[in-house]
Amino acid sequence: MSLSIKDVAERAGCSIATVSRVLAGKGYISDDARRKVEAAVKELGYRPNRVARSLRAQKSRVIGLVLSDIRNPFFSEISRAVDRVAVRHGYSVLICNADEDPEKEAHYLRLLEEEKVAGILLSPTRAGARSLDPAMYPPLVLFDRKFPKALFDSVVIDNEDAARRLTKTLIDGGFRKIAGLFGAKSFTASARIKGFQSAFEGAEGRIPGVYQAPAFEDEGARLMEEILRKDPDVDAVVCSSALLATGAYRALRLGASHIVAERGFVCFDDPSWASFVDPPVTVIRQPAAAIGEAAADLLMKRIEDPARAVSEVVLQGELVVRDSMR
Amino acid sequence: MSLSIKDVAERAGCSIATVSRVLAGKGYISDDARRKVEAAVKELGYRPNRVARSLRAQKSRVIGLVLSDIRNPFFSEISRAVDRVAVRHGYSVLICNADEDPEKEAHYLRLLEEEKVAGILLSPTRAGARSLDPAMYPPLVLFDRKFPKALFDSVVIDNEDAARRLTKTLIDGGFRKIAGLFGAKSFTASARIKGFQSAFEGAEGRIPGVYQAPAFEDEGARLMEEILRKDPDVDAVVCSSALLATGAYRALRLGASHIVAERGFVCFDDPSWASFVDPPVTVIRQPAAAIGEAAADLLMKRIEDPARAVSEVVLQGELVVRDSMR
DNA sequence: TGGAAATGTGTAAACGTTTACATGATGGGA
DNA sequence: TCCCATCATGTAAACGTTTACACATTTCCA
Repeated sequence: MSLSIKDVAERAGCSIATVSRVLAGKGYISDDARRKVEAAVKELGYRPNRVARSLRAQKSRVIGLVLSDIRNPFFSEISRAVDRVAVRHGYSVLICNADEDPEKEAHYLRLLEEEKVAGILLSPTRAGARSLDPAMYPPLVLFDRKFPKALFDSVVIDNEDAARRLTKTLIDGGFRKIAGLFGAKSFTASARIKGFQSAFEGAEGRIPGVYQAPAFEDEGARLMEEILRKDPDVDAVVCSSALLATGAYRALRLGASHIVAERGFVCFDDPSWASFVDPPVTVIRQPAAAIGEAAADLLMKRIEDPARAVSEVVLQGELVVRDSMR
Repeated sequence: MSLSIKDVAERAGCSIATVSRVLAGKGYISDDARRKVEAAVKELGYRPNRVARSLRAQKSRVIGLVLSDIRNPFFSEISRAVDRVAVRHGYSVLICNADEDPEKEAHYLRLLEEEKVAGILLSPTRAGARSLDPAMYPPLVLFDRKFPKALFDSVVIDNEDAARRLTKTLIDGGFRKIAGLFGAKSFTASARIKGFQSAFEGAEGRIPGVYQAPAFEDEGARLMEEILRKDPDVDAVVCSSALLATGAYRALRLGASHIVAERGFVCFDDPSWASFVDPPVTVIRQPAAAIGEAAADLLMKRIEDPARAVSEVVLQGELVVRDSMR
C-alpha cells in the first residue's frame, strides 16, 4: 500500500539499514549515500511509519492529554500551555475529551496507553481516580484535580484557600445567606466546599448553603433556578467554575434576581463576560497557563527519569476584586 | 517490558494464535481454550498492544480531529458531536489543536497520517488548505471551512447568506455606518465578508467597513478599540465569531460606547453572554452539533467506501433576534 | 465403514521500523 | 609489510500482533 523504507532503499540503491541511518542521522554514512537516499525520499514522497517506529522503539514522542471537559475554557487554555512545553521538548500532544464521564475517561486512558504514548496528563473525575494504578500506566501527571494519596506527580491550585478568600469577599460585603454551587464529581469541588464552609467560621449570622450539580452550563442554570424557587432569601452566590457560573448567572439575570445588581455574585475562573457585565463580577482567576506548563514540565521530567521522587506543585489562585466598571 | 500475547499463551498453555483468536472472537475456539485464555488475560491484566495491531492491520479504529482553535466554543461543541458519532461506529477520537497556525496544522496532519488513523476531520486555515492533497492523506473531511474545489467531502454553513441576514437586521434597524469584524485567515471570513457587503446593496446611505484580525479574543478587543478611535462615527458592529465578538464587546463596554446600548452589536455564534447582557445581543447561531455529526457521518461513509462520490453538506445558520431581555 | 465436512490448534510469515553484529574497505603508524 | 582503527554498508533479528495454511481430531451422512 503505502511506501516503506524498502522502496526508498530500492530507489536509492542501498540497503534499508542505510536508509534508516540517513533518516535517523546517526551512524556512519557516506555523503554519496546520504544524497542518494535524500533524493529518493523526496522523489517518492516517503514518510516514515510511526506505528512501526513505535512498535520497534516501544515508545513514541507523543503525550496524551485527557481533559475532563473540552468546553471549559480553563481546560482549553491548559491544553495550549501543554502544547507549548511539549513542542519545546520535541513531543506532540493528542487530546482526548472525557466529558466528565468516568467511563469515557477510562476508555481514553486505555486507548492512550495502548497507543504507547510516552506519558499522560490527566484531570481525573473522582470515580476515575479510584481505579488509577501507578504501576499500570505510562508516566502520569495529574493536574487541577489531585489524587488524595501522593502516588502521582500533580499540579493544583490551593482550592480550599481560594474558595475561602472568594467567599470572604461576600461575607465582608455583608451578605447573609450565601449559596455555594459546586461540581458534583471532583476532588476540586470537595476542597472548594471545605474552603467555602471554613470562611463562615467566626462569622455568626452568616448562613452557607452547599449545592452540587454536574459542572455544565445548563446544570448551573437549572440548579440556580431551583435555589431561587426553594430559597428565595438567598442573597449571594459563589460558583465553583466558569461553566456553572455562566449558567447560574444567566438564570439570575433572566429571573431578574436582585443578587446580581447587589454584587452578590462571585465565581471561580474568569469567564470572558465577568469583566464587562454590569456590575462586573469578582472572581478567583486560576493560572491556567502556569498549571498547564508546570504539569507538562513534570511529565517531561518523569519521562526522563521514571524513578524520581513524586512531586506536587501547588499554585495560588488570584483574587480579582471588581466592584465597578473601570 | 509489558505483557504480550506470548505471556498469555504461556499462562493459558496454548499458542499465541489461539489467544489472538479468543481476543478477536473469531475462528474456531473450544470452550475450554476460551476459558483458560480469558482467565490468563484477567490474571495477568493483559492489554493488547494497539501499535502492533495497527502495524499488522495497517489501520486503526481511531480518527483524528484537527481543530483550528480549541478555545472557540464552536469547535469544542463540534468535537463532542464528533465523539458521539465515532463511538457509535466503534471509533475513538484524538483531537489536535492547530491554534490557527498553518504550520501546526500541517504538523498534526502529518502526525495523524503517520499514526495511521482511519480518517481525519479538519477545518483548515487558508494557508493549510493550499497544501492539501486528496491523494496524500487518509480519508479527509472538511468542516466549517471548505476547500474551494470540491476535492473533499465537506460540511459548512451558508456563511454568505448568514452574514447577509445578520447584517440586514442592523440595516433595517436604521444603523448607518456599520463595521464588520472578520477573521484574517479563513475561507469562512471571505464568505462572510461577501455576505456582509451584499447586504448593503440597495441600501443607499448605509456604509460598510470591513476589518480583519486573527480570530482571537484579544485581537477582537484591540481591533475594536482601534476602530472606535479612528472611526468615531461607526454606529454598529457585526462580528464574525464568538471569540472576536467577546473581545470587541468588552472593548465597547469598557469604552462606554453607545453602540451596545443602542442594540448596534450583532455577531456570529451564540456566546454564552449574548442572552444575558443588557440589552441582549442578536446572533446567528451555528448548528455546531449538527455540523460535527454530519462531518463525522461523512467520514465514516468515506472510510467504508473510499471511492464514493465527494459530497458537500450545507447547513443554515439560525438567526436569533433578541430585542429585549427574555 | 469410508470419507467429506466441521472443528480446533499450532507454525510461521508478514506489517515497517531500528540496531547489534558481521564484513569489507581504506588509511596510517610502526 | 602488518595490524589496528576508522569508516561504510549489509544481514538479520526483534518489537506484538493477525492470519493463511497445515495438520489433527471429531462429527455426520450415505
